[in-house]
Amino acid sequence: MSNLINISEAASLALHGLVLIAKNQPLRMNVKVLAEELNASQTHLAKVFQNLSKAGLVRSLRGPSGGFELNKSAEDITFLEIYEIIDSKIMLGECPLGKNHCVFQSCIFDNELNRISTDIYDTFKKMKLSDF
Amino acid sequence: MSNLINISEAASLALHGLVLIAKNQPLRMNVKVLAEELNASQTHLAKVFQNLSKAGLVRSLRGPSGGFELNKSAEDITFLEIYEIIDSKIMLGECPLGKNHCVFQSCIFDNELNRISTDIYDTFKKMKLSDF
DNA sequence: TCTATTTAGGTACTTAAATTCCTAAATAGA
DNA sequence: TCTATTTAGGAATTTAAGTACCTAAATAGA
Ligand code: FES
Ligand code: FES
Repeated sequence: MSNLINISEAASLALHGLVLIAKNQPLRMNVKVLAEELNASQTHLAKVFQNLSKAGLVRSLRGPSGGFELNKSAEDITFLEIYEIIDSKIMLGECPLGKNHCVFQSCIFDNELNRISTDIYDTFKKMKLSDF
Repeated sequence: MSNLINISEAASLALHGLVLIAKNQPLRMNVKVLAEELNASQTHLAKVFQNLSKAGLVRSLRGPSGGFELNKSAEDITFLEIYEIIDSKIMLGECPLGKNHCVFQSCIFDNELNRISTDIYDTFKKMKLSDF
């Protein structure tokens, strides 16, 4: 059972966690609660949110009653942005595998997978935290 | 730089190698030549072809002048079949991440990524070795 | 001011997948 | 029959992701 679309556990945690936070606004949520709700590893989630915080997507507050909250409007946070912070920057190019050198003149995927990669990219770009 | 579509190096080797073999018919090709042409790891390619052979896609012959050749018509070998042998069976379902339990009632990807997964699936199914 | 809570960040551990290494078995050709 | 070539298959290694652990820093509230 394999996934055709590449989304790491970490990116999934970021996406799910941020949706929860967006829905829960204006209240903050802390890692413990988030992990419980998502039924996920607390430490992993903490690491992921540490990165989201460093990237400026969320604001963090330490201490009792601390936690995470959005650092900009839910309308302005796309799935694409989240994905690229946690996994990595998406490169759309000639070959969906990112191969520069291939025995074949033109990519054996004949642009079909490029079309689809672009589709995913655009879809991620359209999806916002405010959709929930 | 991350790939949106999940295709392992092994699956890529299988795809590229089989296309070469298909184009080279009716001559056999051995691992050494294939690896050189593809500029790829010889041992990895050998493993991949061992699996393709076990799965019945190719026929192997040992010894001098041995190598691999297709075990059925190039028209009857789809990219999907190759992909599923090397990576694994594709499951199209509710959630593109294959999550059974999610905090949210409906998958946060709202069927968009399912549409795309199905698109990839159908595209892989359409692409055949005889296209080259 | 002190204490409990909570994030930050570094290091270490675990696990699964990808890749390599090594030896055995098959076979064509001398 | 012998040798060189080539695939088969298992074991070992490497790599990357995920996960845990520990200490420090911040801060709210008693
Ligand atoms: S160039 Fe895209 S697969 Fe070879
Ligand atoms: S159910 Fe698909 S992502 Fe949560």
